[in-house]
Amino acid sequence: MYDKSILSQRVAESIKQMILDKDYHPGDKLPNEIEMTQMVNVSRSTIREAIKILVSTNILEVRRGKGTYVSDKPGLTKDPLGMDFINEDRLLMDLFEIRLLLEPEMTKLAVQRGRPSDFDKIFQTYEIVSEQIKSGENHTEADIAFHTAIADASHNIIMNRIVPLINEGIVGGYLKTKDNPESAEEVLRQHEKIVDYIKQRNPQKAKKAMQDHILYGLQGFKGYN
Amino acid sequence: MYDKSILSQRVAESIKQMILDKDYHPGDKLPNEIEMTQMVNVSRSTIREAIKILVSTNILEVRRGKGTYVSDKPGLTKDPLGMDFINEDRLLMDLFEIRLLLEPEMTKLAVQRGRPSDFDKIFQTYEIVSEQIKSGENHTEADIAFHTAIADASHNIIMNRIVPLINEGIVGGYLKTKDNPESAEEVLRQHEKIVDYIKQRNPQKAKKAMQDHILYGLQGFKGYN
DNA sequence: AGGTCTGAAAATGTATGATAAATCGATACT
DNA sequence: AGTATCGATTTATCATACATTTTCAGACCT
Repeated sequence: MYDKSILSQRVAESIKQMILDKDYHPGDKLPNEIEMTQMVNVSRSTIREAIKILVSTNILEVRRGKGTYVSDKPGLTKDPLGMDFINEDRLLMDLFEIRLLLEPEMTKLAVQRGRPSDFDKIFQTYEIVSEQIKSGENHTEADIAFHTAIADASHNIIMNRIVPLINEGIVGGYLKTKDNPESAEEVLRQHEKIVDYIKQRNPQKAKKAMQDHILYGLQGFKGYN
Repeated sequence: MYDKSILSQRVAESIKQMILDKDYHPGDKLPNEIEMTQMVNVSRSTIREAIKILVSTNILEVRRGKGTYVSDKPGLTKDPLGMDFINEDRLLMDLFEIRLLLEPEMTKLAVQRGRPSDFDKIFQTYEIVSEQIKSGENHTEADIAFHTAIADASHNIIMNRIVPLINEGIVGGYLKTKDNPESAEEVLRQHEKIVDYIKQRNPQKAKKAMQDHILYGLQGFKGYN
């Protein structure tokens, strides 16, 4: 996840792995904490901290006096067949669902409420992304900065928090950013469009451009599977 | 958060409260774990579990060997112009803005994707809210449970995380829930409408009903100021 | 003076063992 | 048959000790 030098986080990883390997299904009961300490050979405190981490990411749920169970909440496929533990594709779909709701409207607000310094930041990050795309570099990070700059410009404090959350972290942090085979030139064009409409202070068209941009990403992702 | 009978969760709440009361700001350092045990009068394990909860919701961050800090990820306004602390009314407006984007669509998805058990949960929480409203009790908590149940039914793992965040929480813990003077009977009617459309498995109308519900809340809040 | 090393201080991380509280089923009693 | 109690299982909490990381002041060397 993040810092692998912290034992409880490593243990959290190996519990996830164990769930995969030993073919646990949502709803199944895990060994109790004592048994786990022996299996992984760490103290109970560490096991419990690891479990807390997995609970906070919806992977496990704990019922006092009963045991620890694999969560049957979403994110875990209940497919009798596929059963791939956390279905990353599904998670990505969910992500697009949210972004499609938030980011276009946010772009509109950015145009309406942004200040000069906000726009500067947007243009600036836009340039970086463009260069990286042209030179064929990996531009995920810069792309996040671009979207975040727009979110900031919306001056909605909540959006400010949510957008980075869904872009970077990915809400809990266990979704690896996935390369969807988007056409670099197309993305470039779409970004340019967004920036242009922002420069023109046209909220509606900027919103639409952002919507198209996200839809394109969604489309590419869906087609990929 | 959910089950108040679990001490560490209650402690998490009181830490949040302490942050509010003692006027901690993002980036500030909290008392160390030992001191906190004395302040709250619980063991260090419990303090640590409480902190873990707040870390997982981005309210705190822990730096080993240094201390525990109020997260600075949230958008505390870094306005060049004064505006040092957050205007709560403004924050509530922002909150409604987001809810208006997310929750109606989420309700639609809930109808489309929910399972029987999800619907049961929704109806169940609905009943609780109704009774509390009728008897004149404070129904904020039950109301949150109601909205959360709908969010859960949408089976979008991201929404699952965001909706509780914005409903309970106060997005980082800075916003005290504020009573807006909504008409109890009107809210009752609106909830009934939402539930009815869910029962009828009518996603569009359910979505619309939720939208009206939130708009009503927004309206009441705006009129209040 | 200036850099480097060392070691204490402060804080979180981990280990260990004991006790409390919740859950559930079995057993005994009415 | 019901129900009340007890015991086994398991998580929750407490208490204490030790480990590891981070920081920084002060000794030490050049």
